[in-house]
Amino acid sequence: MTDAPPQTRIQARNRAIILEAGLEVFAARGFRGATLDRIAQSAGLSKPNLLYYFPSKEAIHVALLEQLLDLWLAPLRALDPEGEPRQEILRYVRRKLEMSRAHPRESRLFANEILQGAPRARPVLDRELKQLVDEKAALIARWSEAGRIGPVDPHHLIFSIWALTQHYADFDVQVRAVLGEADPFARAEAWLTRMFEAVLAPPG
Amino acid sequence: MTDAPPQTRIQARNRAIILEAGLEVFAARGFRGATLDRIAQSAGLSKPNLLYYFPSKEAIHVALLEQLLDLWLAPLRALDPEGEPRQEILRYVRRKLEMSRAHPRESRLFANEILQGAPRARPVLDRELKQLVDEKAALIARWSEAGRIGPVDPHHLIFSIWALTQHYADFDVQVRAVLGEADPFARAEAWLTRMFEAVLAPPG
DNA sequence: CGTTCCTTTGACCGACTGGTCAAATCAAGG
DNA sequence: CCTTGATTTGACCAGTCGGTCAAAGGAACG
Repeated sequence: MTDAPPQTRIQARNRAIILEAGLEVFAARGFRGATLDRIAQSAGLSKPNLLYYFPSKEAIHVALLEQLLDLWLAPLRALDPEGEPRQEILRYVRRKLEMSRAHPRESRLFANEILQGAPRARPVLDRELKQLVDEKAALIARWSEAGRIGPVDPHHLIFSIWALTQHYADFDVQVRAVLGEADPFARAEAWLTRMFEAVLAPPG
Repeated sequence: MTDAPPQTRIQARNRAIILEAGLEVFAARGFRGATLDRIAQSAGLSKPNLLYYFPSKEAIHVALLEQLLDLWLAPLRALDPEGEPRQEILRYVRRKLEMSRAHPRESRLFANEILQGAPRARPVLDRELKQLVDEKAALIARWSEAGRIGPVDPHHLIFSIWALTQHYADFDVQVRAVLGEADPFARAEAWLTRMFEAVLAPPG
């Protein structure tokens, strides 16, 4: 986020490789469960070489978290005040679910961080995230008051979308264990669409 | 689960104390992040004393997981085939949310386990959990086919209830950061009731 | 070929962690 | 008070972890 531009081409490449490896290991084992040796192995670099590009294990984690948030909040940012309310929200749901499908490791990395009490992400939650959510919640509240969607609690509507979509990434093991099915996401999309259509239906 | 009855009164007491301490530490820091020293400290016992009552760190974790599952699945077990469908499901939602409110540490312990790929709970998921969910899903399917509730995907309805209720425990930090509010649970209950009433509304 | 700067690594270190063990303490009955 | 078995602990250990460092490659350029 704060400049420090990668100079060499090889630097940019290796940083990217390390972040990819870090994502893999942090997502699967949590911050404390991840070891530099494992990340190094996954990256195909030596441990001291990791620490040549990042000053510490924590720095890798923080870099991942920062990089993640833009991707993660993009669907919410895309909620368009000019669009048709129900279509906009349903599209947000689908985009967020697609995010869980395409980027489950990012979802689990984030879930891990929040579960541990967000020791490294708290400031971002309190500032950027809260600001963005408040803004979009206000938009949804306007839609609701105008009767263009049913009466909703905007903040909790957003929480619901997060909870439902991320569940399919974070609790993937459990979902698959219960379903015994190859890909839960196909049915998930239909179901979530059905659910939110029901809540968003305008009164009358 | 497999007998091994606590003999002495002091044994029962210390096992309970250790499990309570283990819950506290495991829930806050994950399995790998938790140390025996910390659990011992939280329990007010020495580390070798812990290992007098439990053979290993993993044994404490497994004992917690086993003890947890009964509590955790009780609300779903209570879903009554003889009851009024919508009331039954709404009561399930409320009980599950109350579980998140009253037992957030248990929720986070479980979330941690699933996030890591359920290395210790997988067998239970594949057997007991799947069986229970399939049974209750069949019940819900019957209700749906009889037109007593709207058309729903039973399995994904259950996932939705899990996702939505547990979110308030597992992502508590994030929810509070965004809301800046003291107790999210009051509004959560109203909102979840509203949501599921909408989806469950019978056709016509 | 020599210089310079970027990159890579083998060897190492102190701190921590799960777990062991022998010895000490304690409780209860005789 | 003495014995016996349950309970508790200080001291210790081997393995792992994050991180350091000096020295060794490599590449670009004159």
